[in-house]
Amino acid sequence: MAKFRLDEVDHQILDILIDNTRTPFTDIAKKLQISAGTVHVRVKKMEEAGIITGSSLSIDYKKLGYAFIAYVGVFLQKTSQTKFVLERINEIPFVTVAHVTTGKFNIFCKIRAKDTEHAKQIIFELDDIEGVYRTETMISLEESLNDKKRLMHSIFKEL
Amino acid sequence: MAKFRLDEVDHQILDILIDNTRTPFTDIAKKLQISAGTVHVRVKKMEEAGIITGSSLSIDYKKLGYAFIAYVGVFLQKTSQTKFVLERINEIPFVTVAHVTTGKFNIFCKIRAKDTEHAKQIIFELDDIEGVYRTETMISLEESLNDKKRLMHSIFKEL
DNA sequence: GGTGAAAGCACCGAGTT
DNA sequence: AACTCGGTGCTTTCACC
Repeated sequence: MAKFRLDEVDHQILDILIDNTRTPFTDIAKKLQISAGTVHVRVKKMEEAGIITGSSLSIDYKKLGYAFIAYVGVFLQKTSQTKFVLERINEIPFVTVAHVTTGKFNIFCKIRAKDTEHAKQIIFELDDIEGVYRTETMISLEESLNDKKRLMHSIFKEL
Repeated sequence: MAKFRLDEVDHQILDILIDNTRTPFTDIAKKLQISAGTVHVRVKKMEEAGIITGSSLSIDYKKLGYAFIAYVGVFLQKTSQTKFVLERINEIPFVTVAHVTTGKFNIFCKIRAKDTEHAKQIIFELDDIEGVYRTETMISLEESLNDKKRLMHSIFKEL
């Protein structure tokens, strides 16, 4: 892949869109004192370069009755089973993300559930996967997301 | 907060927008055989109800040189220090999310870094926070995100 | 709560500098 | 690479169901 360099204008466009993907390009143009056409071209280039990979809604799952978050560490009988188990894990919709990790666990995943009873079912499902030796669960009592803007600003400072 | 019930139409709107927040409302209207005005009103209501909390770009951090992900478990000297330490942790931009947890760790966070050297710096920063007794790091070798649509479909089936 | 039409804007490509 | 400009299409509102 061709190396793609973002300049200050790109940074500011991302900075605005990361908080609201539907911000009109004309608004961005006004703020940055450039033309809307330029904003359009810049965004398209970042999409083509694969830096912007898409856009997504932020949903409040708590309001939908899914307030329970836990992390589950998975121990495997053999690490050679990693791929197989990972595939099985990804079939469970309530597992939102899974990682192959070094350290204590072989696989490490995050689950989103209605309540403890529901979480129990999900964890039992994980435990039941062939090759899983045992699991260890950490229940989230409080989640605090860091602002995406802060990370971006720090990244931009170094680019 | 007033209880808000989503119907089948709301589900389908979310289903489309969750993968592309810039899908024109006219396209959604055509697909669902309703008017664009209705799509507009539905989305607005879900925003007002706090179910849609915003929209965000998906960025490929790997392409920006930030390919390193790790989870760090934090042990505290006393749990009464949780709030203070959590605040300090959230000041580090490379910590993308932090949880207060039951189980092995007191606090559990995810970091995004350039490389191992950079990660080391971040972990040292975490270790340096007053009240932190020690930390334990799990490095992600492979991340696999589950499709948000799958989770939503499962949630909708039960609502 | 939904529709359809109309007014106001935004998008986005072509042509220019 | 950025600008202007114009055709096309999108959003948003509103009177009416």
